Amino acid sequence: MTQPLPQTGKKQHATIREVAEMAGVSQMTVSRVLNRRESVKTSTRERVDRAIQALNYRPNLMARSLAGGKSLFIGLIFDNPSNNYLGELLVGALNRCREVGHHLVIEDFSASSNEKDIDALIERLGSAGLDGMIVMPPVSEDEFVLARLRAAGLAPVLIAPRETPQDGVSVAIDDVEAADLVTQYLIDRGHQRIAFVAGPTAHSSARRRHMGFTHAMARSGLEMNDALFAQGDYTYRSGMVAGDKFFSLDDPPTAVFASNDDMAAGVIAAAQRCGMRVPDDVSIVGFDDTAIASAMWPQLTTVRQPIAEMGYQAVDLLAKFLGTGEDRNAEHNIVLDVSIVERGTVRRR
Amino acid sequence: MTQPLPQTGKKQHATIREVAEMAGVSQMTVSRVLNRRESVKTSTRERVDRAIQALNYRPNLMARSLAGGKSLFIGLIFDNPSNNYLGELLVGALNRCREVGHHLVIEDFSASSNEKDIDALIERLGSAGLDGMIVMPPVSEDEFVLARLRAAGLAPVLIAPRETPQDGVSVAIDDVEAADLVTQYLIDRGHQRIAFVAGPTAHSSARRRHMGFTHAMARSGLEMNDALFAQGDYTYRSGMVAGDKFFSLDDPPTAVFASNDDMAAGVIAAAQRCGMRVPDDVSIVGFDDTAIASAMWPQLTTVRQPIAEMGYQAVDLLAKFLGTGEDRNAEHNIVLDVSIVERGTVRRR
DNA sequence: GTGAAAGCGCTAACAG
DNA sequence: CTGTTAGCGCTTTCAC
Repeated sequence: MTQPLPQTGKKQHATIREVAEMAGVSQMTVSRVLNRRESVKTSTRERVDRAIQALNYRPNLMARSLAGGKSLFIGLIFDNPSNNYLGELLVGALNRCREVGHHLVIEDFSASSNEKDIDALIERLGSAGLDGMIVMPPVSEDEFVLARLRAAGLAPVLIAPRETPQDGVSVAIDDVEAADLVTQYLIDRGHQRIAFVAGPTAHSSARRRHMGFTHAMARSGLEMNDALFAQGDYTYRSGMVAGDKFFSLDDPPTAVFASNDDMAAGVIAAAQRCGMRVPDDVSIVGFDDTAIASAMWPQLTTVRQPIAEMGYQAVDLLAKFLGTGEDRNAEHNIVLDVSIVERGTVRRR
Repeated sequence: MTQPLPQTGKKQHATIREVAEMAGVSQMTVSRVLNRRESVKTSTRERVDRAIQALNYRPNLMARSLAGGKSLFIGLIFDNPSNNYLGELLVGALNRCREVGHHLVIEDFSASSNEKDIDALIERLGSAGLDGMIVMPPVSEDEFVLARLRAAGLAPVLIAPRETPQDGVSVAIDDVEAADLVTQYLIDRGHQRIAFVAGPTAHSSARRRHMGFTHAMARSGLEMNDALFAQGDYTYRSGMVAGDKFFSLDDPPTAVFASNDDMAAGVIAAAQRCGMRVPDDVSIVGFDDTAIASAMWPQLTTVRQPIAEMGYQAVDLLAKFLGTGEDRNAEHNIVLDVSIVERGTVRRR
């Protein structure tokens, strides 16, 4: 280290007491100012604020939580540590946690394959003293695990669940609308022969994306037929197979909407192998904006979910329902807007 | 929610006092047992342990940190929230934090493009009261930012830095050895004509990987020539170009080592376009095990860094140097072992 | 409007 | 080896 490190690690943070002294008030008044309580005279508040500035005071979250007795420990259950979404969701969740002094405890579900493992893990979660949990896909789609979680009295907030839970709490996007949006995006750019690569019908997200595509196409009176449809399974490989089918047609599509990025990448590989240029000969869009979307060439135009925002909202939602009980009537299922990431695989005709 | 939620959110956790009462000892004794202090009679310890079990007691981390006064706030600086590594590193870092009661504060550097932004951000970091920070690549390679950080008195632990800092603290892998390892892996499988796709020479990791390749090849007395070398820039596209070069040779290589996964994916795309089968006609290995490695088809055999472990170690290292000062002599630069992830792109000849 | 007192759950520093 | 006494920095509950 170039600079000698401070011996204690803890910088000499100003405490609420020093602020109080400097402002000539009691700790309580400072506390009230910090917590935006109404009952503080404006002149007093200003004096306190000035002291806070001068001392560069930042409240100690741990002391606050301890005293307040209302900071939450939230478990975040994920399946795969190298999940693309994990980092972003964590960023959002952690940000909200910091704002309100909650704590995130991450829990890896990926090793739990059989029923016994799952029970053991839930047992562990239960006794870990967590106040609630955030459940990421694909665990959030696993009814078996969810039922176990609920039975254990743990309050799960589901991220992008299979179906909007009637009696649960979730944060998700509207797949139908999002798929409709990209399809319309293609239509707006002059495409008429648009092929669709569906995801596995077992995933409700796949079904919803298909529905969105159908809506948009029907709205514009565009043709949909079996030749321009391929059943994929969300893998690169199935995208390649779909591409091979489309591009060997006498009258190939001018655009392909693959309902996830991996399949879109597969379609592109197939196109290139068939000697078609992307986006000159054929335009392609994906869905999800996973890492592959910007790793490939040309980079994929796709739909992006606001993952960090979802993490933020999930923590917030959980806090509301686990809080004092005042916000019990808050919306249970939050739906966030998606956006289209325009890169290099779509061309105006 | 199916189950009525507890009104308070905070489960009625047992406190150290209840444990003490139940075991018929003082709080201090319980505390000593918890902290694995030697000076507790075995019989007493057992009594305490039993009470802990019975009450399902878990120490309150916040109270512990507050009282101990030695919990650290650690900033984690990253550049891109959808970085593949971020999630995993966060998992490891968070785990260690939980074990010792530290706190992670994540900081997004990605918006800071110009010098002014960077200064503003560092100012913010400094006044946020962080005790130290973990810096992820590519920020950890940015000497300008690092210098600023050090000047601000913030203690940075670098993840995979450009060069092992002489007067700094870092966690990294040995790129030379890792590259040597995969190359040898290829040689062991009977490959003799092995091509190499280099990364941008501005990255020291790229230079080190090249060095490792050279070592291994030389050790086995294998030929390296310009025809079997391509200068890439870590992008998919440059991998494709390299592949086109190799596969148009009269005597194409039987294996290609691309020094990152994106380039390896590009090489594979080129191979497929040239009508070569992977891995039957040509074997390909990458480096990093990013998302694309398992998204493509066939899935890429590649080198994987122990990212979560790196996060864990980074927190640990920081804590050591920011701690009581006892561990100041600990190793400053930790080097972790890599592993080869065997998937579908290498074939025994 | 504001303040004083009493902890939140735990550990440091000293006794014994 | 174990217990006692003080807090950590903040918020709560009551007074004024």
